[in-house]
Amino acid sequence: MKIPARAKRSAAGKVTLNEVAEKVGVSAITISRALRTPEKVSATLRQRIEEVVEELGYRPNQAARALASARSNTVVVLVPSLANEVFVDTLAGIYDVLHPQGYQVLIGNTRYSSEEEAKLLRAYLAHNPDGILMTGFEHTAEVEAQLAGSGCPVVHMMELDPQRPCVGFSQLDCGRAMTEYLLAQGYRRIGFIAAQLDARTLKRREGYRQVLQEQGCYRAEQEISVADASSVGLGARLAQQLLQQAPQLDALFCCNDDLAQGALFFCQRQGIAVPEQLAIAGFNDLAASAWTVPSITSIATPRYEIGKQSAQLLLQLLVGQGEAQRVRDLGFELVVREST
Amino acid sequence: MKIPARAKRSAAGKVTLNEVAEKVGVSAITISRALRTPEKVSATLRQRIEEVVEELGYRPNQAARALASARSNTVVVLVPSLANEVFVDTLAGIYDVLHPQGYQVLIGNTRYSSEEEAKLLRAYLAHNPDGILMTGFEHTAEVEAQLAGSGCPVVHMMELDPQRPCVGFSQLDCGRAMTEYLLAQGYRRIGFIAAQLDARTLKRREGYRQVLQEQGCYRAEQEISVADASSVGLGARLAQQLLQQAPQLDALFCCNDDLAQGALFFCQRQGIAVPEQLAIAGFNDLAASAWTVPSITSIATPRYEIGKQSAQLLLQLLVGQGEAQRVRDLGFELVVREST
DNA sequence: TTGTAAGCGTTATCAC
DNA sequence: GTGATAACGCTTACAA
Repeated sequence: MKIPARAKRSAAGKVTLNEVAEKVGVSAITISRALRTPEKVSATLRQRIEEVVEELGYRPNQAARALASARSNTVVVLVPSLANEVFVDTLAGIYDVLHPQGYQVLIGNTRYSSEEEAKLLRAYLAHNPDGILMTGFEHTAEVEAQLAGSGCPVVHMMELDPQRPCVGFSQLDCGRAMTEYLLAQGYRRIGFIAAQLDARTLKRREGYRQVLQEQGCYRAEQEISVADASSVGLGARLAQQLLQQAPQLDALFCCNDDLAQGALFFCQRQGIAVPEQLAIAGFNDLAASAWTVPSITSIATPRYEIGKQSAQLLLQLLVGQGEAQRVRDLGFELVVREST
Repeated sequence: MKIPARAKRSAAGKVTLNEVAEKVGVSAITISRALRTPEKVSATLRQRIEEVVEELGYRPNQAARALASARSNTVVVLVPSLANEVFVDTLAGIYDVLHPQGYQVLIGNTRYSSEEEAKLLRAYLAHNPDGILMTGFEHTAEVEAQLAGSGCPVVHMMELDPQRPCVGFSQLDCGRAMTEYLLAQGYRRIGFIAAQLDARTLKRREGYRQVLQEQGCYRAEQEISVADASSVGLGARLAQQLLQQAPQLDALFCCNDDLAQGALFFCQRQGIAVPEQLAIAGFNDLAASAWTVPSITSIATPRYEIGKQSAQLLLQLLVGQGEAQRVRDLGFELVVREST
């Protein structure tokens, strides 16, 4: 006589589909259906099942589900930092789209490191994600190979490339736009400070350089770039350093708002009037920039929307909607405030 | 004649253990062993296996692994916000401990909502996490029940409770300490502004009230609490509002540094001298507070260390180290700066 | 509408 | 040190 081994409860007291099925008096697959496609189960049975599920406190086992269906309902998102408002906002947009659709979001924080990125991707790929959201386009060959071999759609965020699915804006144009605006305001000796030096920062710097070179105002000593993490404190230090090596500056374009805030605080401390003696402009329009005194001119970037649309684009690629617009330029907005 | 179905490759071109086994000419379990417990496999075989694994690009399937072993190597972390430096730092500490140990970290952002917390926990529990890290102790009955029923260890972060595993500090004492410090500086009409109103904020407020009441200086109109999300802008607005209803204030204790920064910016704009006319103190010692002009007195909280030690404590509970110190008070530090 | 059978890729258990 | 076998809990494909 064979005893049905399945009737026993597993270790952690977890309730299984079979236990629910047994109690209801139907087969496991029917319970499975009632949970995933309720419309395919008769109303009475469905109600009975719901009761028992509730009563037993049944929770589907994701691992089993993923293994059986070869779908994990998981999307991997790799961002370079969580300490940066920009990516936190982007993540919020991603969540707001993917969670309602039943997707888990696996966040990977690469800390601006290619190695870390490769390591994280390797680890996360073991979870067979349904899709991947990457920040930018600059990745190691290994990462590119992993992405290609993953067999799942990838959407790149923050930048634009006609060849690949992406949602972002032109970082180069941002750098150009702010520099052109400063020139239009009459500033001529426009300095630049940059940190992090990720691909996007470099593109903004390129925009700055292009415009100044076109106007014949570019001077290498009016610019400082360091690889350190961007921060308010660093902004203060870089402003000090740059003003020492180029005291004649009349404006300062900072590659990120936290640098701009730091530069502003440095000026306050030194008694340098902003914008009268030195105009200050930032980038990203972080929340605090609207409240400093003076408030800081910046470029507002649509990061929440980038998160949202990246996720939406990914969903479309997932269901194979070939018509989906695969490259989405969300633009940016120059926000003029008191500091310029 | 039976054809071994296993020899075929699965959909996404994923390499399986069996394929590696076939190529090496051993059984699957041996490959599995070579990967997880190399010392239990002969050196020569192990080397051969490593080669083939590399050659085929084999990656273990986490879902199968979790299903077979009933261990997911996953830890769930629930934090109320990612927009708050505090929790980002905490997460960094958690990662730094858990990643090297091979654990995945599933981040849940509850957005300060009990409902959201319950929903996230429900979803994440389906992944059979090995452990859970929660923020604070105030959870709905449903969440408590889920935690209890999860069968896995739970560590609470940020606060202290002798009854449960936790790593944090006394929020009440923080509120007391700052208020006592302000009194010691000679301030008597000490206002308080609070946002968010989560359990920890309320405890700090309680500390503020206790001390002022003990000194007979407590005045209800010197305090404003709103449930809105904490932000620099809100700090400016609340400072304005409070100064209107209590113009005689000589000091202002803000329940969070972003509020304090906002209050400071408001004063700058209004020409209120800080600290001469109004002293300002914050909480959490966010990075920017050291750089504003004047710099802001605050309380530095050991959030990175809390993340680290919470993760470490969880690991100890996981291996059943009964001797682990289950309640860890990491304290806090008053950081005196120019604003007081 | 419901059920049967087979298998997803791995690991636990117990032999050899 | 290595292997055969049976799970793990669920879903797919096909039947009834």
